[in-house]
Amino acid sequence: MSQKQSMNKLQGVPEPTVRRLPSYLHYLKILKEEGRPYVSAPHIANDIKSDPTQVVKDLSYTGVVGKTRIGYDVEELIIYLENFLGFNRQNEAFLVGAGNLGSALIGYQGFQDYGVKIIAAFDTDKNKIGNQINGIHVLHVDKFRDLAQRLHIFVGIITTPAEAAQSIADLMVGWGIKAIWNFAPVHVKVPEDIIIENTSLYASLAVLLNKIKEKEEKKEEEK
Amino acid sequence: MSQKQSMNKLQGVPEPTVRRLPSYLHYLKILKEEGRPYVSAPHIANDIKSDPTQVVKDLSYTGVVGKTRIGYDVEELIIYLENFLGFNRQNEAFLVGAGNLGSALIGYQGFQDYGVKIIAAFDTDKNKIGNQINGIHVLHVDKFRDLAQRLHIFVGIITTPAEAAQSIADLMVGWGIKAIWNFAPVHVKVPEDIIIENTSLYASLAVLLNKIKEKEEKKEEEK
DNA sequence: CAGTGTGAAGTTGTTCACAGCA
DNA sequence: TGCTGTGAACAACTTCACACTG
Repeated sequence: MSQKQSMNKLQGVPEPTVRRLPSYLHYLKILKEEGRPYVSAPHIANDIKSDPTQVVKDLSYTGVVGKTRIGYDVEELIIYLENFLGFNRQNEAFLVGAGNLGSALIGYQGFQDYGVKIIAAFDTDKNKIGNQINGIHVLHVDKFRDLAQRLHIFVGIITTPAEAAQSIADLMVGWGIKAIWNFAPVHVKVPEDIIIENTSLYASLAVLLNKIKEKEEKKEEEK
Repeated sequence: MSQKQSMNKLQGVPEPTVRRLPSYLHYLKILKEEGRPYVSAPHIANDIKSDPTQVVKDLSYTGVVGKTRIGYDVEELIIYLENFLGFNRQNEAFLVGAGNLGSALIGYQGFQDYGVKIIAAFDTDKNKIGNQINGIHVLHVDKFRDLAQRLHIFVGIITTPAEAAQSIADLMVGWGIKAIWNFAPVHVKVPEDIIIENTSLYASLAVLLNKIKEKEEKKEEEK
């Protein structure tokens, strides 16, 4: 058996698992505030509408070890989750597109506590430039180049309209950004070695509408 | 073989497919603007960084039929996609939580064109009440009850802080909302028959950070 | 026993292989 | 030949079954 390097399952945590972990974390923080010392997987599963085994498997990726008959130590589990998710790392990021969505992200319960610190925002709209959002300055995109180089910023967030997304992505790649979180509803093209995560609200919307539709069709059928 | 009712694959379009369809749609709209009459699946796959067969399978769910050697009629395909996704339906929605994220949604390239029309927004913050966002009035949550009943609103959108989400969900369910789009990073509990779609930005963030981490580990390994 | 942890079975989604067509 | 369309092979994820523990 290949000795796993320490507790690292390096190579491949299932993406669905990664997506679920933050909701466990959030839930656990509530338990912690309530002063609950331990929690079991079945209990989590019940509250979060998941499956007990699923929870056990998901949590095992973080390396945490549970106590049989009792469950997991809440505080310990929080630490393992934060550590695993990288929420205690502070990646510094630039955000381009200081509209509502950009402002929402800047203010969203403070991503600072969740591994990403937005250092500055950029836009081309003169009305926005010079403003501050939640203490973050909005600068002209022209200044991006200089600052990205100088500060060695690693993460870029795109919250521009779709039309601008590709050229902003190019700009980011050109000035050293290695990972892009794209909220514009287009698939931007970037070189192989750049990490890109596309988050389109339309995808979620489509799922919602599809659920509505399927339910209507089921009702139709029963009739 | 059970005769499928008309062209409807009622029962189960894979969710990943549903999530991908909007990005095809967006892409096709660009092609349409460029005046392109036809497009093939391999061509779409290339631009959108997907697999040709995947595209063919995904599109087939909409019921569209392609022309061999040529591909799909762009305009026709758009119609099939919009129809399938329900983007031409106009579900009326109430949004609760008129902060940045709520404002972002109200303005987000106009969901009006994408199947959901936000009719009114609600909040408890006196500074926000009475304002308009993109032409949408912000009202006190107390008025929710009356209006939801009167207007028979079907869809509710939650963009409140996590703490408020559950009570708002309860309010929505109590006053006839049948489908909830929840952006608060908690899993709200609703009765069986209520449709709920949770969209947490933290899930996407976790995926991004995890990709960064995996890449670092791979680099470490190579060394 | 009630819970963790894990290998095995089952299910869902993706990719491959190829038939049919113009 | 280059494409659609589909059934079959494969891979990923989830659920089940059960050995193990205090």
